Amino acid sequence: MADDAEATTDGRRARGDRTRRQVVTRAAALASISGLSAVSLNDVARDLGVSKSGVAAAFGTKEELELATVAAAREIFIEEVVAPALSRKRGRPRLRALVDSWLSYVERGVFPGGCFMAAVLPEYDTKPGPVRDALHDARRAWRQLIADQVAQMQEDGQLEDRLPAPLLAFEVDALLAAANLERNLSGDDGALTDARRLLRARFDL
Amino acid sequence: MADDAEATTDGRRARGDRTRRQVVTRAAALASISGLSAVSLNDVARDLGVSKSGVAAAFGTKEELELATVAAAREIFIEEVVAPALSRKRGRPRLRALVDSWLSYVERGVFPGGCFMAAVLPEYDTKPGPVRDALHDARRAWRQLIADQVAQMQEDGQLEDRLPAPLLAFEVDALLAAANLERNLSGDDGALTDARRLLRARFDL
DNA sequence: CCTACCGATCGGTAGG
DNA sequence: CCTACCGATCGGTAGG
Repeated sequence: MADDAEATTDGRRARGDRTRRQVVTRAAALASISGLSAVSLNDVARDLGVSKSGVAAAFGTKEELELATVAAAREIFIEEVVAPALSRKRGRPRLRALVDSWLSYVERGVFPGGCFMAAVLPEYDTKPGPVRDALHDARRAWRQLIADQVAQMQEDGQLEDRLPAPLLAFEVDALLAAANLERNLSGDDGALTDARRLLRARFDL
Repeated sequence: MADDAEATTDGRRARGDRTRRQVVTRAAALASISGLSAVSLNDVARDLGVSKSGVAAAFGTKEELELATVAAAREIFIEEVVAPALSRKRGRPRLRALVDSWLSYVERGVFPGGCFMAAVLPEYDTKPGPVRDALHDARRAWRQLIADQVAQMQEDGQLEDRLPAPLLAFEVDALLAAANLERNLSGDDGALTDARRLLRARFDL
């Protein structure tokens, strides 16, 4: 009860929430470049003009900050990539919109290091714990969303490919992740175009 | 001249080389799990029963250790994945052998964290410097090797797909990298089988 | 939210 | 190759 008590009326709770939001947004941006473990309390504190212990107090432990950062990055991803596509019809229109908004999300630098998940998943894939679990959950939801559209396309007879939808969703995600990596390495958005071309060839997008 | 002087005859040079080799082999194994930046001089020193400053003296700087580790990992990759395939005929047999040995290299745990390159590339893709350059070089050579086989298959009329060979090599590599990630996250080698199935469908492998 | 501090660890170096 | 040390930084805490 104490932890979830009603907000005090003097605004301290509101100010605390605002700080937390600023911290995790900044931490997600830094983590897309440096990785999540490498983002120190000092890094985010300095960027925001607060003290290190202010950040520490707001989250308790480094791991709690990491979990809150993953949650924030996931919300940003949903807002920037998933939400715009949900207005399109299920099946091909929605899959196309998801791919378009994903490529755009990388290209326009929503996160400075490209896709947050692509940057952080390999960092945690062999480190069991709540951070990996949270990343894995986000990945599962993303792939399920793609698989649903592929399955719909197959039902509608819009896709000749009869491979299982989850397998094809694996392929879509693989091409996007590889494009993000290649773009970061080369500094050339042409990698995104390459992925687009492959997706067009494989899925009539 | 001084740095490249002939080896002394008392064996100090030989011992130094052996130490360096042990250090980078161990560092590559650790980096496949924790990432390259997170491997400290102390970590490798403790594992090998030497002192931290012994490791430091053998490499000069942390970055030199990182570069030597990338070079060692690349040699291991060539030995475990590339070399066995070079005995096969160019084109489909060789591409199939490359894919087989790659999947086997991950499955049998040549590196405890799966594919070294897949673990470390995302860590450095937005960090300009010699380490990123070395990783990028290794990636280019790997993709070129794949592209050569694909081009040969197209020349031989063994592949209907007319997309440019470098683009198809991008796809092959993307599927393998995604399989490595999925396997690490899920702890299930089934992800490797999924990639195999997709590669069979796309490239008649 | 702050200052001030804790022990642990980092990469690197001096000196042998 | 070692011991012993350096300044810097890490996550975290005491106390306000």
